[in-house]
Amino acid sequence: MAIMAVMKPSSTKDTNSKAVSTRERILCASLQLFNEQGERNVSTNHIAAHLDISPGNLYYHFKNKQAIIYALFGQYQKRVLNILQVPEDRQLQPMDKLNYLQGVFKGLWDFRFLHRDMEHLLLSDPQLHGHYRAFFRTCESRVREIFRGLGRAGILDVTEEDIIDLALNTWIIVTSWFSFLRCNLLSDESQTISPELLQGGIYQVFTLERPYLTEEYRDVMCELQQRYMPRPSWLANPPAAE
Amino acid sequence: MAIMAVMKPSSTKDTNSKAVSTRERILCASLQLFNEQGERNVSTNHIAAHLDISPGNLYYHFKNKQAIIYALFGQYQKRVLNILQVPEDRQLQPMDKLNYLQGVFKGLWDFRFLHRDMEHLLLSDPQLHGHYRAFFRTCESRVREIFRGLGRAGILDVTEEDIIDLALNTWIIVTSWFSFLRCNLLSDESQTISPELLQGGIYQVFTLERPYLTEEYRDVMCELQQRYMPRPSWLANPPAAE
DNA sequence: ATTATCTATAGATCTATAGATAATGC
DNA sequence: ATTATCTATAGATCTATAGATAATGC
Repeated sequence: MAIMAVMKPSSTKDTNSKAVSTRERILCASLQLFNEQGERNVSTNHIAAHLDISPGNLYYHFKNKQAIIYALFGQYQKRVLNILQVPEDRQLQPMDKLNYLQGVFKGLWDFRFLHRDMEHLLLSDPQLHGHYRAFFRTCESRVREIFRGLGRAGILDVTEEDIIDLALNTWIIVTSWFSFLRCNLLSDESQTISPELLQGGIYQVFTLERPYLTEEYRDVMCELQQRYMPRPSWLANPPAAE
Repeated sequence: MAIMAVMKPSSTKDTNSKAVSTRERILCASLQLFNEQGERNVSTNHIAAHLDISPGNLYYHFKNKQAIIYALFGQYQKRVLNILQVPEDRQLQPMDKLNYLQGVFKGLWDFRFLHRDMEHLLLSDPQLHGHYRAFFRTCESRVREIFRGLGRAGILDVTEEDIIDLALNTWIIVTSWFSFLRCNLLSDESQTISPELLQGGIYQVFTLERPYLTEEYRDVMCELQQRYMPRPSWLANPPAAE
């Protein structure tokens, strides 16, 4: 501990002068504004104004808005890949599945602007698009690895083909859940999406693998799943007539 | 036939003067440009320029861009609801499932700009948002009805709970498939999404219900599904290293 | 000397409207 | 008379840069 205290101050050059560098503040404010209002509705002017700095200053730290987004995506990616790891020293347990999902959904929440405008972001920044594709492939293979682990642990009874399909379906449901909520479930204008509502996504992902649960674990897993069944108010409403 | 020929000219007042009214041309051009470039990248100026009319003229026919989108959504909705109907005079057959999917995916393709920017469109137009939510509920109940029909026909072995979950998962995969393709699968900048690539979505949707197929129909349905397995080039690529 | 920040501004759009003019339908 | 169309333009942004000024680190 003492050693760290001595070493830390000199390890970086920015951390001394101010608690938080302007660059960091820009990233942080951008993330917040993007999440709240959507990337499309937030200009570099807005970000600068929100921070009480000049637009020129912002452009000193970032070449343009894309550069900010690129940096934020890096944070997001790092966080997700950190979560999606299969422990090497033990078998997977039912709770692991839950932890993966909770971690990932938390990440999705904290960077929720990303998937909202993902297509536009990627199509207008080839470099980001390339990174994202690689990120997807890595995630896909990690998720497959997790499903294989659940198979080895005797929780799921799946073939390799099932695993491939399950992994892809999981990816799509997870990354689309937010968009789904915002488009279809906000029952009136005022209602906003809470992290809790988001957890309904966990329930939904569980439904994908339910048919593959082994006899032995079916009850445990279903019980786990039920905890996340929000069936929020929206499901009570009868479908609207055409 | 003779009767129709006599009646048609007087049935509407626009169809006489010109083959296509300016209003129609605006809708058509907007759809095309939105699909090709994304709604976000197409301004009312672009639309007017593309049609060789003045911006003023466009605003004479539509209050603003939202009004154009609103009209286009109406077309899309009508088309989808037209497809999602369970025949009352007979049991569902395996091919029905395929027809539903093909019809819906064709609709998604023809209006592909919609789901690309859906969140923004809905959040900036409360009236459209309300319509869309109602549309979702109707679709959801129709899709459940289809699954029930497949159950009655002995093709699926499902509980009511399974049906609810299957319907929602189907909705999400179907409506997100495009976004998924554009974000993750376009392997280089030049490659563009073809209607064929889209059909891979049909395969993916089939995977959702595979575990619920009855012994009797499993082989037939799996054979059907295989026709749509594109496993396009992208799956051949090994996952990128981190 | 280098790094950080500000002011001011050019240039490019976009949306939406006002007001004039042409075309059409009785 | 009514409907359709055009020209021209106001007003609001936004992005990105140039150039001046302040702060910091040796």
